[in-house]
Amino acid sequence: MEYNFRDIEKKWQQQWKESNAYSVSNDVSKPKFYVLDMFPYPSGTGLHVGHPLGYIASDIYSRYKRLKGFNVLHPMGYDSFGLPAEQYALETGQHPSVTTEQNITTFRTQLDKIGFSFDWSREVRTSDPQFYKWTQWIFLQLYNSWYDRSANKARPINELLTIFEKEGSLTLEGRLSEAGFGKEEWDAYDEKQRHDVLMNYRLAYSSFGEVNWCENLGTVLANDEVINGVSERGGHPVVKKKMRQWYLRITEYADRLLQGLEQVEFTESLKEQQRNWIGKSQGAEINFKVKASGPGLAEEKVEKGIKVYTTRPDTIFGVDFMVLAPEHELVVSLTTPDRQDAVNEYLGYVKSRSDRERMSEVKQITGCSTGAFAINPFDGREIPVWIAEYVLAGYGTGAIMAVPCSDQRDYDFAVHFEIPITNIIGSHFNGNEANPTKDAVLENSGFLNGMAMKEAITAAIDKLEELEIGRRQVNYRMRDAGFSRQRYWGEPFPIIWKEGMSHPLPEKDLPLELPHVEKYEPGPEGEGPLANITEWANLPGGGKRETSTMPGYAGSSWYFLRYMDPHNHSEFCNRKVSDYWGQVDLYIGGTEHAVGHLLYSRMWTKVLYDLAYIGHDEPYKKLVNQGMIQGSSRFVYRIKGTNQFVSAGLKHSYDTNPLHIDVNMVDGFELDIEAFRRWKPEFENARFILENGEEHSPGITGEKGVYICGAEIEKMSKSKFNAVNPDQIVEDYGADTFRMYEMFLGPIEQSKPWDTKGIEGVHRFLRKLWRLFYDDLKGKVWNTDKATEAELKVLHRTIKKIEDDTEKFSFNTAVSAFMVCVNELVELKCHKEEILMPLLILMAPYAPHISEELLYQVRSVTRSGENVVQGSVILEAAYPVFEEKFVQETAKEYPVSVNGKVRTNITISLSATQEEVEQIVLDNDTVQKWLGEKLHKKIIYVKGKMVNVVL
RNA sequence: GCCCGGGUGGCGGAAUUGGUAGACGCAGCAGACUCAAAAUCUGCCAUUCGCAAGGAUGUGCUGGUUCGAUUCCAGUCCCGGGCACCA
Repeated sequence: MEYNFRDIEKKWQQQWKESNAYSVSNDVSKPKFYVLDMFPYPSGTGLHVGHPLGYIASDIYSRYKRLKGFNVLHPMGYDSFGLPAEQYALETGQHPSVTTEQNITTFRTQLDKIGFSFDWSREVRTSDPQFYKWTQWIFLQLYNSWYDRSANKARPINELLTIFEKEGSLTLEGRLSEAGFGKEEWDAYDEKQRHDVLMNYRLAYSSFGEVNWCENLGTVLANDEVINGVSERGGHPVVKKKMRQWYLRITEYADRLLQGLEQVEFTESLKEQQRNWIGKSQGAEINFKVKASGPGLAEEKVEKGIKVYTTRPDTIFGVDFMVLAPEHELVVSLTTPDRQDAVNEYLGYVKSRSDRERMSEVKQITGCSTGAFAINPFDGREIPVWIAEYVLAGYGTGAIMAVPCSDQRDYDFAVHFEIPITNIIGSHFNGNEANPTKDAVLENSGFLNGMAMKEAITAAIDKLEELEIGRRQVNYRMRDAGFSRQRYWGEPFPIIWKEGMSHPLPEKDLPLELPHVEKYEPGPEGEGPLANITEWANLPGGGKRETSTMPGYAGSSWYFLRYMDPHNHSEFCNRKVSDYWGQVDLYIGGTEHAVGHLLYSRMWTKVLYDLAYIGHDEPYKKLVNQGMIQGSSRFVYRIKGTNQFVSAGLKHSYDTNPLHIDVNMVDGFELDIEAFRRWKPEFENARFILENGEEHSPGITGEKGVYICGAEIEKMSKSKFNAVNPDQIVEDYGADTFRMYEMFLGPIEQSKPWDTKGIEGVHRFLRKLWRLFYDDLKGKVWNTDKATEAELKVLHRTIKKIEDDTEKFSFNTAVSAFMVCVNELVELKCHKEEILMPLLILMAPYAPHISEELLYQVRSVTRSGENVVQGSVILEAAYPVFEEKFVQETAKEYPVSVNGKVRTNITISLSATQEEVEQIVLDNDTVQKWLGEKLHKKIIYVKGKMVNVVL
């Protein structure tokens, strides 16, 4: 009986499906474990072998945890709203819901062949009204909440309303509008004014703001969807545009998002990326008065002064000029009459420049003097005020104090415009470049003279606060997240606009379903396609629906909660259920979501926690980023302007263009010339210069040379023709081989190239395992003989290794350990159930089909009633508990040369603690004793007390 | 420029975290079985000198600590990723 993986895998996949083997109950009596994959966007192109890598790892871990006795939640679903489906609809007129449905079907077919243990009864789709009903509901919770800075948590907006009605905003800590208002003023406000004030506090709020507008895509993009001034998708130019938008007040959570990173197990680099994105900096806000006697300056402008943000208040005596962002509100009023024309010209120039130019021409120094002077609050020095585009309106206060001796940009600016530079750091400043050191001792710095800069920072802030001209201030680089898209294929907002005021839909009207449309063109004035459906958008009572839709990250910000309670019609997720499942214990996915999805979902979790809908405030306990599986691309070299191709070794003698070709036409590096000619009509008559210099033309045969292709490791993708389809691999080698090989390739977190040839090794291993049970000639060969000590040792070493490796996610070394184990059992000619049964159970998470089949075969003779793959067999119960005596190491002896003498270096394994060992006097008797007893356990070597025995 | 990772055979990668570097697999070479092929099995496989026994060198590079360093420390070079007029 041969290892017929096709039949075996088909049989068990069907069996698992029919028996609902992997459906999970919310059985609170068992310990839980939640293993989650980042759910996929169902694209039309289908899977390549890189996609399932993370799913295989999570599946192995889920199955392993099940065998360990946990109730494991391991769901899967689809992030099915998104741009590509809509783009496709624009081109073909196919409704996104139709293409999405088709893509999901293809996707599912491909996934099912790999033998995953997902509980499909819990499947979610973000585009399903029964799902986005709750996305809309959570949006309303955000809309109806504000962030209480004194309690440091979100609270219902009604409580804020009560505060306003009772005492206005004057007592509110960290209130948003500077001035604040009293109870009387609030009472005097009309409905619209109250609406606008409350809007300033809502966690989901609407506001006019500069947004990243992409003309080609006809939509607004989030900051992380814009890379170097062009759109992440398609690379189209992006400009700034003022529009009414929805935002999430994620900035209120900046500090908690930062602190939460300490509690979760993410990789250091991922935490670093999030910290970077949040961009917390500590410094001071300082108010500079404007010189009163400036020509044409009105009195009130002088009073207001210019507020700057700096992280280096210690350098305040080195301020030689001030710079305002061109968009700064004071620019117009500060400019003196004689500078008016120059400033206007400069503002015009800045406006003409796109974001892209501003970013790519960073080194170019531009600016313009306003003619006004500010006054250094400490020494009264008059400082010229400039405007320049290197200062950004959106960060800090939009104005800086420039210290050329310690900041390179300020230095460059000062040199360019010939502004004299004050040196406050003595010899640390060489006059040719700025020195941002914090180690200097201050000079020319008034009351800070002689102080080390590090101490001066605090001293300066204390003084500023004492004199009430500034205060300690923390700043974040992160901005509130744009939450509207002018698009069709997304969640509609449950909001109605009436007389400039927003009104939420009552909960009973949810879901607000996405209306069916025939056309997907953008609506008027940059509005979304929904604005075109006037009968939907305009309501009888005179109101108008919000016509933008929510962004892609809306549904993915909370989907992991819905898996817990997917069929609940009255709540997004029952509190008891979410208390049971709690955090995702293991989350597996790519790094590309480091600052998008992972940050937004953390924020939503914190909001839901604040409002007491769930009991934990970090969604993921541990995150593993799987690496990419790269493709090995192949190239042919076309001689420019011809239809002739030259072999890789000779390409340097010609002027050539490399051309990606399909890896399936290449055996190793050798091109299948006929396949290439059939590939595309234009190559039908292609001619070749082979590696040995021979020419090859259509119709001529008999040459011995071969065409050698060039090769390169790149990202795997259809367009590079280096994608390998998992369906083909599963067809040729089986799902178990595929699963194990993907793991065998290398560490899960690393990127590594795919090599189809290597899969043979893993496949051979599984066949070898099969032959431990079935001999080609003799048939059944397993038996119930008693195992020998040597065989037990092999088994137990493997058990220990596999458990350690699986817990550490070191799946590649685990697969190696299985191979070693089987090789050794073959050598020992061991066909004993006592050894093989535990091995199969141990292997079930990695290769579930073959394990289930062989266990079934053996069990039908010897056992019944257990099901390993479903997890009713607990690992400890299924195999003898790992016993140390079978894996003990003996003392290691090896010769070593010390100072010319040959000695024997002996490392002894001791079963003593570090402290105990250090008490032991290492004399010959002790050593003799140890060697005699062959102590074991962990190898402990005490520095300076090594045992050297002279031979 | 700043911040993270990482440099080990022809290739993917191991090494119990300071103890015989190169497990396991691929590729390669030689052989067995076979009329032949497939499948399977055996041996070799870091570099170098040597017929061999054996020797020398070897974990990017240069030093240091140590009886002993792929592992720890300092410096340096290269590769990958992230951020970037953020005051």
